[in-house]
Amino acid sequence: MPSGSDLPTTSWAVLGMLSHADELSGYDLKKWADWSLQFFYWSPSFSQIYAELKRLEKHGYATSRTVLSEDGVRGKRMYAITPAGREAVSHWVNHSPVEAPVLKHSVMLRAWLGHLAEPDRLREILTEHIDYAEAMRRRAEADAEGSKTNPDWAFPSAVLRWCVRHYEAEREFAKDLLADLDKLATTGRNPRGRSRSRRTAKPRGSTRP
Amino acid sequence: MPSGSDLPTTSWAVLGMLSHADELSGYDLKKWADWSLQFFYWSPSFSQIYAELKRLEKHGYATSRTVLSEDGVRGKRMYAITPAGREAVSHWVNHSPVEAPVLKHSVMLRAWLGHLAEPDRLREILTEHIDYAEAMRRRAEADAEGSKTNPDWAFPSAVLRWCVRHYEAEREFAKDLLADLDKLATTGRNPRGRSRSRRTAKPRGSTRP
DNA sequence: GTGTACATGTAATCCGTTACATGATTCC
DNA sequence: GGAATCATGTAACGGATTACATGTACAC
Repeated sequence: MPSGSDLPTTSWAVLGMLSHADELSGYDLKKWADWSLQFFYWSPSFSQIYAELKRLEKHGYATSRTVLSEDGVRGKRMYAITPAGREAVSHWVNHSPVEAPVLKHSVMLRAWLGHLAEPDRLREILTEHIDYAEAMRRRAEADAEGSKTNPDWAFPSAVLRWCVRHYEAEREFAKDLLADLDKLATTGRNPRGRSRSRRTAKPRGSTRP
Repeated sequence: MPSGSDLPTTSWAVLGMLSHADELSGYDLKKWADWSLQFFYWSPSFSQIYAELKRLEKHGYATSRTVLSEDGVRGKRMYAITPAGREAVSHWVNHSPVEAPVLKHSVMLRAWLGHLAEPDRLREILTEHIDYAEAMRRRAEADAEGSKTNPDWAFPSAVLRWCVRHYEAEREFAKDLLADLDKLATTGRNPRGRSRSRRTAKPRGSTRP
């Protein structure tokens, strides 16, 4: 049947979530992604999760069954990983080329364009980012706390601890950058209008994608 | 004329690069993105850069002229930001909603699925990631060094210092995670086959996208 | 009775990549 | 003579999002 492990990473992430549980609905998966995957990968939208689940089922990596509530009216579809699915995702973990981590940090992009920013606004953006990092750290910490007892969650738990430190560092570095920029504003103080010593950007070698 | 600041972030990143220089070709931009944007945002492909440049020109945010070599044969197209472009990208920096930073860390995803990994392979993946982070740190450091003298590059320089610390931390945390996992392997040692105490994943609240 | 959470999907759209095509120049 | 770099683009594809559509259950 369907062969090759050429699915997008998102599919493996979803299948990986299924490998941690017995049975989950699309809705469950989204909610769970929001408090686990979210910290180090990203949380796909509802619509994509439903689409991924269909694809996984088509590949034979997951099965689903309709569960009815007592009254037998509304149904929901619960998904479970199959042995083939477990094997496939294991194969992906162990044998597929590891993609470079992707970082799209729009806050840093704005700081990089600081010469175009109103100083107060830039400070505000960084302050909000510091709060964001702190909130993320707290959430990760709470989740790490919740999973640390169960030995079945050893790996997620270890990654969660990584996340806690990551967001801690994120906050610290942003604070220091903010301080740096404040120093810049008080020291150099270019009155107005960019100095005309602008040289043409001269990229130096090192083309490592 | 084209109005509104509803362009994808990538467009602003490209226009932002133009705001740092006088004139750049698409090729220049790609090369430069590889050693600057790359560290905190990502480097778009050639084809996208060319497409973005056309779009920016269509919006009146950039102009281009064809530059011929001495022999007058091969031409290349050099792009420059316009006043309207400078204003537009400033407006984006100061007034558009700041998107949450995006992190897609496929190494952590694999670690999170460590129960499916061959321990040696997982260790290898992490080791390679440590080397990757070290290489990125070194590149960022070299670039920070190169830009620290010129006051025109104060903001990019500050961001570059942020990057150096970021990749330093990345390396450190990965090393510690590796140590954690090694401890895990020697301590708990589940002989084979997952323990059947698997509980259904019970997501807890906190839906913060 | 009104809002929030549960629950699942379709359609349109677009962002971005890879693969492909082309050709000059420079270095070894 | 051949590889690497400069230089620009097109076409096909697919990944992912937003907006829309729909309906139940439950708490206040």
